[in-house]
Amino acid sequence: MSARAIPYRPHNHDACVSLALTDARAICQRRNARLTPIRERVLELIWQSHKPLGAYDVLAQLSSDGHNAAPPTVYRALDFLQQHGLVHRIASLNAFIGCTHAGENHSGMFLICRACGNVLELAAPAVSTEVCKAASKEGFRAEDTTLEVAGLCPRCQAEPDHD
Amino acid sequence: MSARAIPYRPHNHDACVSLALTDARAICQRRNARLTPIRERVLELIWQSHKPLGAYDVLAQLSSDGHNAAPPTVYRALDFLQQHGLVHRIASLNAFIGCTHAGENHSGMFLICRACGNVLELAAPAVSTEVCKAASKEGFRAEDTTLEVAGLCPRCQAEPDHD
DNA sequence: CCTGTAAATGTTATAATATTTCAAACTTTG
DNA sequence: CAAAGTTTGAAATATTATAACATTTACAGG
Repeated sequence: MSARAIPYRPHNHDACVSLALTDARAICQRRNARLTPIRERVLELIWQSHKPLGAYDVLAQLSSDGHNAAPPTVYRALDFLQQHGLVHRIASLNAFIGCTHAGENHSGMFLICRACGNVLELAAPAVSTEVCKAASKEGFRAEDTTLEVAGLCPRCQAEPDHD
Repeated sequence: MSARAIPYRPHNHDACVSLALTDARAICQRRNARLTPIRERVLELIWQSHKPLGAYDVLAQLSSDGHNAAPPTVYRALDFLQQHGLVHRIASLNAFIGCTHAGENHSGMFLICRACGNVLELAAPAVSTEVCKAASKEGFRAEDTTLEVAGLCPRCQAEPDHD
C-alpha cells in the first residue's frame, strides 16, 4: 500500500479513489471475500471525499445512479466493508469513511475537523499502547477501540470553511 | 469528590447515586446552574446503574413516574447535564452514563464491557498526553476526544453474564 | 408587589439513523 | 444439474434525535 494524501490539503483525489479500489480488490481476493458491484460502488461513494458520508447519503447517491436501493442494501454493504477493514464508522458522526490503512492491522485514531469536515486517520501506535496499558491496569481485555478527536485541522486554524 | 466504587464489582450502589446527586448539586450551585427537578431526576435515572442508559429508556422511566414527557424534555436535560460535565454520552452506544469525575477537568476514557454492559470511566492522563501529541504532530488542534474501549471486564473474562 | 425578560418546559410533528423479516436471485460446490 | 449458502430486493418498522412554536416558571429591577 502506497503513501497517502493528506485530506486537508488539495490533492488529486481520483488517485485516492482508484488506489482504494485497487487495494480493496486485492484484499478481498486474498480473503476470498466477494467485492460485488454494490459493495464496490458503495466503497467508491464513501471514497468520493475525505469527509465521512452518512448511510443515507450513500443511499441517495445510489438512487441517483438509478439503483433502486433500500436502507438495508447500504447497511449491508457498509457492514461488509467494515468487516474487511475497508471503511470505518465514525461513531460520533454516525457516518462512514474510507480506511486509509486497509490491509494493515490497525486500530485507527481519527482527527475530525469541525470546520471543513475532513477526517484524517492515523495509526498512532503510542496511543494504542497507552490505551492498552490503561485498560489492562484495570484488568480489562480491550477488543475494540473508538478514538475520535474533534477539533480544527491546520488549514482551518488559519482560514475557515475549506471544503 | 470522594473515592468511587468499581462498576464491575458488587457495591452499595445507592451510595454512588447519592454521592453523584450531592456532587451535582454542589457543582451546579457553584456554577449558578439550575439543577431543576427534571434535570435532577434524569441524572438520578442515569445513575441507577453503571450501564449506559438510552434517552428513550430515561423517557420511559419518566413516564412510569407519571411524568408525561416527550423526547425533547429528556434530550434537553441530558444536554444540560453534559454541559456541566455530570453525564457523558457514549457515542458507540448512543447512550448516556453518569460522570464519575464530575467537577474535575477531564476527558474520559470509557471501558465498556460487552458482556455485562457496565462501563468504567478512567482519567488516563498518559493516554490524553499521547493523543494530544499525535494530534499536534499533524498540526491539528484537538478540542474534544471520544475514547471508548469495548471489551471484557475482569469479572466477565472469568464467568459470563454478570449484571 | 408588579412586570418585563430570560430560562425552562410542554407539545406536536418530523427528521435521521438503523434493523427486522421474509422472499427472490445469484454463486459456488458436490 | 441440484443443493446449500450467500447476496440482494422489498416492505415495514424500530430507534435515536431535532425543529418549531406555545406556554409556564424564575427572578431581577422598578
